[in-house]
Amino acid sequence: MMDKTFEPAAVEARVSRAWEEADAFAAGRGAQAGAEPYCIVIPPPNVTGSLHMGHALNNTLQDVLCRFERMRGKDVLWQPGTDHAGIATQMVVERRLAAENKTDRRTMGREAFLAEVWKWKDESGGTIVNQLKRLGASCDWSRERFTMDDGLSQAVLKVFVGLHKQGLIYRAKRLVNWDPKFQTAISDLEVLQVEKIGSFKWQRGGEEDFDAAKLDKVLNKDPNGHLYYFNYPLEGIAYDADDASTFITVATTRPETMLGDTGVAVHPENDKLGHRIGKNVVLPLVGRIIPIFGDDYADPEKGTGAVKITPAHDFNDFEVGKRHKLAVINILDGEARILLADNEEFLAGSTPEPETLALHGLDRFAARKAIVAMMAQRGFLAKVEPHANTVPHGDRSDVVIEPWLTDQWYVDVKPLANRALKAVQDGRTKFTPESWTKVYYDWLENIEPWCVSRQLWWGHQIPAWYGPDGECFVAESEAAAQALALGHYGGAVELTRDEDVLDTWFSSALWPFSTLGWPDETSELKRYYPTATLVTAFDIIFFWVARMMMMGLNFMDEVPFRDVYIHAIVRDEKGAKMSKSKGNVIDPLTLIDQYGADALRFTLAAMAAQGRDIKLATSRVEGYRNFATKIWNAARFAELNGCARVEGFDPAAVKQPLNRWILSEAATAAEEIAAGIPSFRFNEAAGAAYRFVWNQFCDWYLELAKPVLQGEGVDPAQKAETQATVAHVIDLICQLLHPFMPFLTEELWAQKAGEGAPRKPTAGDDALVCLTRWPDLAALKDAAAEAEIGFVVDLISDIRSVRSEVNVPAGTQAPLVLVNASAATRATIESWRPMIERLARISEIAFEATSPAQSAQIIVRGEVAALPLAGIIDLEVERTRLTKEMAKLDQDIAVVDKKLGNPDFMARAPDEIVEENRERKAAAQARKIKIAEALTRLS
RNA sequence: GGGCGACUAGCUCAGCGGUAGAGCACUCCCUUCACACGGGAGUGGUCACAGGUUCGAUCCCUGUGUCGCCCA
Repeated sequence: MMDKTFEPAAVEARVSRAWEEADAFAAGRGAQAGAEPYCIVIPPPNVTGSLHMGHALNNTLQDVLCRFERMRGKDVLWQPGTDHAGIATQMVVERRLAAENKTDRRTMGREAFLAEVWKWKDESGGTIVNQLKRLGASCDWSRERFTMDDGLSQAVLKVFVGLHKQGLIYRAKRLVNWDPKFQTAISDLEVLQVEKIGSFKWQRGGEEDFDAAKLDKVLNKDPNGHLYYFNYPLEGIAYDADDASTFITVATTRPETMLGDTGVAVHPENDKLGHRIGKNVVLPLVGRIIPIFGDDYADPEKGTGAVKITPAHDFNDFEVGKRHKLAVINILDGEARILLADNEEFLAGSTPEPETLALHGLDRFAARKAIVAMMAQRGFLAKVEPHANTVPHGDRSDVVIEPWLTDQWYVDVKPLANRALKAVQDGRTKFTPESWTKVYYDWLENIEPWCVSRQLWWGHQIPAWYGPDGECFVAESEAAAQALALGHYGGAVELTRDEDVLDTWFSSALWPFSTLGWPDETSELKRYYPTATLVTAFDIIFFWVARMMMMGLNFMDEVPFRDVYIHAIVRDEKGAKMSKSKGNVIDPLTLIDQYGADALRFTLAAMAAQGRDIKLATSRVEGYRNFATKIWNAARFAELNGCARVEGFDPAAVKQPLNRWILSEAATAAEEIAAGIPSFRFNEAAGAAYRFVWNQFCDWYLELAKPVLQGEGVDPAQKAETQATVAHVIDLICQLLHPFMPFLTEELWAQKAGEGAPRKPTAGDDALVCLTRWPDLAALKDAAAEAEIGFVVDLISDIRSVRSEVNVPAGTQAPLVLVNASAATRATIESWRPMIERLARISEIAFEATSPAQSAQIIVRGEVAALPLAGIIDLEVERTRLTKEMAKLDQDIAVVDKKLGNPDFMARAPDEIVEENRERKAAAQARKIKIAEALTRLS
């Protein structure tokens, strides 16, 4: 006997084991001979990660695709793995070292630290993989890869050296986005612009004196969001704060950078300030003499029209400085502290005050406050005002990023981007929804060089070695670099390897071919590349999708995937992005524990409509948990009613309309599901499955079958056919629903394996439903059965409605009279008598020429039925009901008449629409006549 | 500032040129022998607003508003 409810926890564990033991998801399992390959590479989650809702959605959709294509007989490989997440992992391990009171990273040294990282990875790196398994992900786990694996590392070396040979990788000294917390460069993409606006306001000559403590208090909350106006005195003139001819005012959002100012720019056509061009100013606090020059970067409308230029600490200023050959003076160290002592660039040509030199070592934001105070004290501060400005933040560190001058490695992505662009324009790779194509284009069209070096230890160390004079040799190994050096120097020299590692995304960009074995020419690479579909969220189109396209085209000469399906972001039920700080995170594991993996998966699939975010309400998950239970109980009903498979059962040879009907509906559902999944309309596929199982199979088929299954004196042949059909349809449901609810369906498939005759082979491996072949049911469609069952369903529904409306007590058995029924209807009613009686609570059915007095009347598909219920029904209510319907019909007719009476409509509307309206009118009129009769009889 | 998207029942969402749908919630009825994680019946919507195109607009176009995201 089956349990009364479906218990996911126990079932999921058992089913997972069964899959594992059967090696069910090995590449190519279940494929038919000569099968088409179908490969998905998983978006590799961080090895530090744990499953969040985004992963749950992403992997559910991939799993639905993979399970479906596997059942369709394709040669499926779902390639799993994780990436090494340079910064995140290094952080986790450093934290762990601190927690265990071990020596810190720098003390223990690189080699020992990396050993610690690997140790951590072996112990805790598999969390998310196990969580994906709990979700039911049918990856080929035997092929799991990690971006730091030997093979993938080999691929990284080869690509780096290859790009270098192509002239697409180079080392350059430029401003980079520097993360002072992690002390590494990061790429543009890892920088988030955050808008800040302050509240402090002060003006020289105003009512209040400048209050440094007050500003400090504001800046302690947030150091950003103000614009500061500084007077820079002109060289050779005595500074007078009240005499504008003695200075030029510049505005800045980052006062501390003034220590590195090397010029002041004014727009050449600036009427007010143009005459200052060519003069010099004396930089306050520093004493450096710097020029005022003309450059149209200075917007006359913005700020004061004059802008201070700090080439070492601002991307725009860097470019301006290059144009005007300004000195580049770095005044910050790697942790964004003021760097003045022994700073030759800073000290050259300046006469700093002692108080200025004392700023050395101060954090940038402390220095900001100090400098504003010092400027105010010396009468150089003109104004402070709140100012909305966008401040760059590190996406992982969440600290303010500093543009900082360093040597870094860059990939010249422009030529690669052009190919990636073209591949989508040509349709070799297609985005779904299509609107993301534009986002992809925009980014690639405006792409900037990619900074790929990171000042970290955990990652792929850059394969570049330096000779004693700094000459750089890029090679796949030290030996190869030595060979190059030998050629260069004419003798052996000592080489030192570049300390830096590569951006994690560099290795992720190779994922679609590196995981398949590249650079070796493996059979998997040949078979599965290009992969079929990439499933991901929009936020990594730039980070990952575009880069995979570039690398794939460059090294494989072919796109990495044919389809890119971009799915939604999962938000909380109010539409806010889930985040730890907001505390609105819903943990998918919790939902799995509460409702089962199948319920969660079904929810996500059902809500995965294209082009919209998913606002997840747990009530939906609960609803689909109930759905799982419903299926479970339908199967239990089958068991209790002897519905077992029958030897030689042929669904196409089934006789009874009811059985033919449910098979026909199964065919429709199978068709809808099979149409929805490969076109990424997951919600439609899930909806079709849901409606079929619940609203058709459970609500109507099983209910209508009950008299046959449970009644007395039923024709044994009929009963046997129905039992066999029930068993057969439950098997079909297991198959149709399997991509969405793999655990439940696998469990049912197993439980039902022993009931009755063995299953008719499906051309797959039928021991597990996941390896069966997707059913082809097209031949079972039966319009006649649909018409007949449709009439019965409508009749019962209408009787129930009218009973309820005229307040017939639920327990009352009422007689039913068919008025003037056609022979066909009569026959149908006769053959459905027990079902109608049972489901509509009818005591007896009679056929009369006219409607009995004092009855409630319904019209079903043109046939009139009456419930003669004198004394039971409330005649007044019935009269109101009929009158209301009459009014509704009149209204409908009026609407249709208006159309039919419109010559334009008649002339221009398509024939079938005109016909439809005519029919609607005729039907309404026919119905009206019958209702009028009923009303007359009531009065 | 530029771009994208959303706005449909109380809530979460489908739909999309031909008289509006689901799930949840709500109301009423039913512990009928698969299932109360159930069954039955209902209530509920000028499809954000204003113009336009069309025989016909929730759907297409143009504005406006609100919200969200991306880029500068």
